[in-house]
Amino acid sequence: MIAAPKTVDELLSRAEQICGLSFAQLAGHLEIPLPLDPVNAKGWMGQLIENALGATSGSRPVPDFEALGIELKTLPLIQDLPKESTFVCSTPIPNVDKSWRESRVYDKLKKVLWVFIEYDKYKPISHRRIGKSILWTMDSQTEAILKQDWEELTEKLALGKFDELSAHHGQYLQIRPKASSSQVFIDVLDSEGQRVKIVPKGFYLRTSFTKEIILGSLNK
Amino acid sequence: MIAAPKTVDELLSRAEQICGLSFAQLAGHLEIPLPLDPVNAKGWMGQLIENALGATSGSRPVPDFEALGIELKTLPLIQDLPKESTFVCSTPIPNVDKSWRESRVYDKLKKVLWVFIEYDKYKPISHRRIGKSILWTMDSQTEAILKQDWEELTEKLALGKFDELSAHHGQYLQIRPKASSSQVFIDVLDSEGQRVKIVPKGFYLRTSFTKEIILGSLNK
DNA sequence: CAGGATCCAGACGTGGATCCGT
DNA sequence: ACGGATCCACGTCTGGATCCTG
Repeated sequence: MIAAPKTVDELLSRAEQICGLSFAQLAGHLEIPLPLDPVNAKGWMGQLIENALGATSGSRPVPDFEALGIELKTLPLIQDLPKESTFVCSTPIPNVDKSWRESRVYDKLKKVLWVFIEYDKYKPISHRRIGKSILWTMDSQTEAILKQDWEELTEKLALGKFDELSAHHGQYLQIRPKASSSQVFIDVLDSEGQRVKIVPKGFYLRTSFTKEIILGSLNK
Repeated sequence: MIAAPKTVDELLSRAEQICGLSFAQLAGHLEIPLPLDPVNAKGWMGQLIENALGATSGSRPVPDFEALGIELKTLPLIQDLPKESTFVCSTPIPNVDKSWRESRVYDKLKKVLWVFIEYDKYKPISHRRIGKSILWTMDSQTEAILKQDWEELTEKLALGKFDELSAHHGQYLQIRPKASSSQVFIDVLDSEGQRVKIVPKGFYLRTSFTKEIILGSLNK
């Protein structure tokens, strides 16, 4: 167990230390076994890096580095561009986040340490490498768009318009299923106050969003 | 997996069928392995009998036989008298049960199938036997006392008077710790609205109460 | 001997994400 | 290419209770 970093510098220093390592090397240091099958290890790389950097939050809805207010996100890259959308957090149901600045989404995204990792479907996890890290702070233009997305999506949630909640909405932020399978349901109240069953949902960042972060980081 | 009984008669018939069996016999029928160490199998007998009779509720706060409104309780006896207090349910915190008749305690106790089981510390679980069962319905005198106990205890809970919440209160019903250890805490608001940590608690029936049920059953 | 402490199982929710079929 | 589907870990909570020590 690695202690939480006390300062931002300490966190960034740790991130530099793991840059360039293969997952086999890092897992060896931490004495954590490598997974056999990538399909059954979807979150493994993210959790390994959490361990390596001393993230503490476990499964609580707070930033990974609570004292520093910094969230950790790994970002798989193919040829220096993000491959996938990025999960942000579950949608609170019933909706309890009152405003954008008080929302889980804002809390998770206001300051993020993005750790780039190599993605190659045909390379075993052990041989993939950890890349650079950048500490990113949400700027005001980005915030304006995320806020607008969040408010639009949150309104549909609050009003119980679950029919209209598909992944098609939102410029940067979208809502998609977040469950073990499409057979998992939770009970919620729909727009007419009736109990209905829906699949649990989560907020995700579109790939176009993280692509801009990558491009922005090149200018520094 | 045994289906839920559709009628009270079906339930009572099943209870008669397992009466007299040893736990080794019943576990064998159900193809469930016997526990090695009694200390690590505190709830095992109760859950085995749930399986045998077709209880369905899992860990939800509803009666074991939901459709019949009947709760199942095993009661360990030493020489025909109950050995221990009986767990009823966790205390809802913050308190959401508004009245006695709407409370979890009432819901769990209004109708109970008590299944007596043999307790003998020096006999391996495999050789202990399942005893008779009685279907018990709360009568009005009993309800009056339980209601008074519940209201007294619930008021202390609602007011946040956790200092005064010991197992010393209540004639039939008492409050005791209900957690993995005394090191487990939850956050609650005390009588002055301050966040404090307490060990989770549960409602229990005193042994004197179940003793009266046993004695009452002899008169029939 | 009873009040406080403890033990196991299973459902559930959140967080870590990537898979994969159209 | 991306919207919908899926996979693992783990902490928490509730329900099943009995243990154990002063």
